[in-house]
Amino acid sequence: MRAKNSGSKQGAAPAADRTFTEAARRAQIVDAAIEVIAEVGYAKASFSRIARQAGLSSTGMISYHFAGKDDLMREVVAEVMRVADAYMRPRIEAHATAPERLRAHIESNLALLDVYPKHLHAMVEVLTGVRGESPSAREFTAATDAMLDTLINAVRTAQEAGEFGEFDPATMVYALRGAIDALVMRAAHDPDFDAAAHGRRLADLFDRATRRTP
Amino acid sequence: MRAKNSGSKQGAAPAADRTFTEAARRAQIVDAAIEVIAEVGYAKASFSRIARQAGLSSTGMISYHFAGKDDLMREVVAEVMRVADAYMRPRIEAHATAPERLRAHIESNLALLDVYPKHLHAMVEVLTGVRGESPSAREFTAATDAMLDTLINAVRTAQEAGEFGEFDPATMVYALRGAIDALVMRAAHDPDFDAAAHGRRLADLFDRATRRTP
Amino acid sequence: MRAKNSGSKQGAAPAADRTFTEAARRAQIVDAAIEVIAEVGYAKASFSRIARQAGLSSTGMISYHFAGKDDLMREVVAEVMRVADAYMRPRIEAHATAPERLRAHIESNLALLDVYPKHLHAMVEVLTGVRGESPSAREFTAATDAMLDTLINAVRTAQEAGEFGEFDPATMVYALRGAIDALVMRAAHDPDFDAAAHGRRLADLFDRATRRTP
Amino acid sequence: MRAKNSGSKQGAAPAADRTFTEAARRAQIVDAAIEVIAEVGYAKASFSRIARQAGLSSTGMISYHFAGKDDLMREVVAEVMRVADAYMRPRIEAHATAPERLRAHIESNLALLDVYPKHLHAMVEVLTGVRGESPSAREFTAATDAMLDTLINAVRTAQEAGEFGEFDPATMVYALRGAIDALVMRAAHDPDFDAAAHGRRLADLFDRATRRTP
DNA sequence: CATGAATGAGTGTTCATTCAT
DNA sequence: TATGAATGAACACTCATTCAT
Repeated sequence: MRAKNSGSKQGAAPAADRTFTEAARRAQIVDAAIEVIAEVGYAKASFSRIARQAGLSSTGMISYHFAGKDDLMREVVAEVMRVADAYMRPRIEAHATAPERLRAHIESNLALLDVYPKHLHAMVEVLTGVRGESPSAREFTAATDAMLDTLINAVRTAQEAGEFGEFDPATMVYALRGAIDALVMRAAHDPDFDAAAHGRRLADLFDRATRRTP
Repeated sequence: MRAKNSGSKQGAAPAADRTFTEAARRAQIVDAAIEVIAEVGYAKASFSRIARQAGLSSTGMISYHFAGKDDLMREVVAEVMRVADAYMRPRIEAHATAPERLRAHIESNLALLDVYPKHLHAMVEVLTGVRGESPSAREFTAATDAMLDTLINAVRTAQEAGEFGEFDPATMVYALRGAIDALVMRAAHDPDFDAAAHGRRLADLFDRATRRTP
Repeated sequence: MRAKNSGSKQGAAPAADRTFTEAARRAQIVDAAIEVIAEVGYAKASFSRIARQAGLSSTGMISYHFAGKDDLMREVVAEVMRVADAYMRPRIEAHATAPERLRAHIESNLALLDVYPKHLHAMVEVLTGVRGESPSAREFTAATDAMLDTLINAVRTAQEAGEFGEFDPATMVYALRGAIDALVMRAAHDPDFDAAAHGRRLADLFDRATRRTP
Repeated sequence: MRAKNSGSKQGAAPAADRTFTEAARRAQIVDAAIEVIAEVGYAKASFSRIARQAGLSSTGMISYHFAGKDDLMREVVAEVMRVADAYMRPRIEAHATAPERLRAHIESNLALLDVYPKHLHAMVEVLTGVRGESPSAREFTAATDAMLDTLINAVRTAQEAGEFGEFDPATMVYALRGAIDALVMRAAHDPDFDAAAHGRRLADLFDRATRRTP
C-alpha cells in the first residue's frame, strides 16, 4: 500500500500532513477527472483518459496519489461539494425567511451550472455511477443521506414554525433533489439550456408547493 | 412472476412453436438482465453475470439472441416501458380531470415499485448508464424526450383549459420526472421505503404546486 | 495509455533509454509476430500465440505496445520492407544497366530467403491476409501499388531508352511480383528449396522476356 | 460423424451415392461460399455469412452437409477447378504447337475472369488462406503440386522436342502460376481491370521468355 | 432429412493496479 | 517522489460444431 490516506483533507490543518506539490498534483488530477467525467460519463472515465487530460504520461501517477478509483471519486465528489457549498451557502444565508432561503437554495444551485459547468454534472455522474459493495458507495449514500437529513430537518423546523404549509418534508426534499439532478443532466446535453430561468421556475414551483395556504 | 412471451400468440401452427421458444429465451434473458441491473447497477451488469443469473452456461448465448449489449438494453427498457404503460395507463385514464390524472400518474408510477420492485430501478440504471455516441444512447434520449414532450403538451393543454394554475409546464414535468426517479433509486436501497405513502405525498406536493389559485 | 510512436530513435540523452526499452519490446514483439505468422499463417496468428512466442505472459502486453492488430501488422510489414530495402538496394544500385539491375533485383530478393527465412513469408502472408475495410488494408494496397508503380515507371523509362525490348511494363512488373511471391510461399513449405538457384533461373526467365531483340 | 464423405464426387457414378436434393443443397452451398469468399475473403467467410448468402436459416445446415469447414473449402476448390478445366482444356487442346498451347493456357485462364468473375478469386483466397496442419491444407498443396508437376513435365517434354528455348521448366511454371494469381487478385480489386488485354500481354511476355532463340 | 437452439473455446481490447528502478 | 513497463482479469463478441427433436 503506497498511496496516502485520503479522508483527512478538510479540518484544521489541511496542508500539514502532505506536501504542497502532492496537494497540487491531487488537485490537478481531481480537476482532470471532473473534466473527463463530465465529458464521457463515469463509466468511460478511465485512468488513462484522466491522466491524458491532466497531462500526465502514465496512469501510475494517479494510482500513486490515490488509493484507488474509489478514492479519486470520493475526492471528486468532495471537491464539487466544497465548491457548491462555498457558492450556495452565502447566497442562502443572505435571506432570513425559510421560503426565501428555499428559493435561494434552488436558484443558487442552478446558477452553479453557469459558474462551473462541469462540476455538478460530474458529481451526479459519480453518484449514480458508483454502485454496489464498494466502500465509497456506502460512504456516498451515507454522506448524501446526511445532507438530505439536514435539509429535511431544517424544512421541518421552518414548517413547524409556520413558515411553510402542510407537506411531508422528506418527500419534498427528495423530490427537490431529484428535480435539480434531472435539470443538471438536462443542462449537460442541451446547449440552449437556460439555467437561471429554470432555476427561477423551479423555485416558483416549489414555492407554490410549500407555501402556507391562506 | 411475469409473462414470458410478449403478445403475438397466434394459432397452433408448428411455426409458432419455434417463435415461442425464441421469444421465451429472449424474455428469460431480459428478465435476468433486469434482475442483475437492479442488483449491481448498469456498469457491472456484464453478460457473464446476466448469463449466470439466467442459468445459461455461456455469454455466447446472449450474443446469440441479441445483436449486442445495446440491443439487450433496448429490450430491457422496452419491457419496462411496456409493463409500466400497461399498469399506469388504465389507472390514469380512469380519471377525468387533469389534476386527478396527474395524481393517478404519480401514484400509479410509485405503486409499480411494489408490483415490479426491480423494473423501474433497472430502467433508471440503464437510462443513466448508457452514454455517449452509442446508437441506443441517442435512441433512449430521443424516446425519453418524446415522452416528456407528450406529457408537457398534455399539461399545457390542461393548463390553458384552466385546469391548472400558473407554472411552466416543461419545468414542472422535468421536476416530476426527476423526483420520481430519485424516489425509485431511494426505494432500491431502503428496505423500509413505503412506495404508496411516498406516492401519495409526492402527488400532494405536485397537486399543491399546480393547483389553480382561488 | 496507447502505443508510442515508433521511428524516433534520437541521441544519447537519458530519455533515449526509456525509448530504447520501449523500442526493444516493440521489436521483440514484431520479431515474434514474424515468426508466428510465417509458421501458422496470418489467420491463425493470434495475439495469444504471438505473446507466447515472445515470452510474454499476456496478450494485454501487445495491446499495450501497439494500438491494435492492424498496427502490429503495419509494423511487421514495415520491418520486412526495411530489411528488404537495406539488403536489396545496394545490390541493385551496384549495377549500371537496366537488365543488370533487374537481375540484381530478382536475385537479391530471392537471396533474402536465405538471410531472413521468415521475413518475406510473413510479409506475403500479411499482405494477402489483411482484407476488407480495415485502415491498414487500404494502406497496404496503397503502399504496394505505389511501390509497383515506381518499378513500372523505372522499367518504362529504361525501355524507352532502348535498354529493354517491347513488352508492357505494368504486366511485366505484376507478373514478376506474383512470380517472386509464389516462390516465397514455395520456399516456405519446401525444405529443399534452393533460393539462389531459383533466383538465377527466374532472372534468366525475365531477362529473356525483356531483352532487346536483335 | 454425420456428414457424408466428400472426396468421391467425380468418377463414373457422380450422383449414385447421394440423393439429388442432397447434391443440389451441396452445390447451392458451394456457390454461396464462392460468392462470399470472393466478397469478404477467406478469413471472414464464416458459416453464418455463407448460410445467409445461400438463403439458409442456420449454419447447422452447412455442418450437416459438409464434414467441416475444410471439407467445404475442398469442395469450393474442386468446383472452381472443374469449371476452369471445362473452360480452358478445349481452348488449349485446340492448338497443336506448345507455344500456342501455352498462350491458350494463359489467355483462357485470364478469360475466365470475365466468365466467372468470382471463381478464381475465391480459389486463390482459399489456397492462400487455408494453412497449417489441417488435412485439407496438405491435400491442397498436394493437388496443386501435382497439377504444376503435370504442367512442368509437359513443358519439359515440349522443350526437349525443341518447341521451346532454354529455361528451367519448373521455375517457369511456378512463375507463371504466381503471375496469373497476382493478376487474379488485382482483377478482384480493380474494376477497370481488362482481363483479356492482360492475358494477351502476359502471354506475350511468357512467349518471349520461352521462345526458341534463332 | 432438416432444424434451430445451444455450446465453449477463442478473438482483440481495456482496465485498475503493481513494482522495480 | 515519480515513472513507465508489466500484469492478469474481465469485457463483449464470433465462431465452427453439436444434438435433441
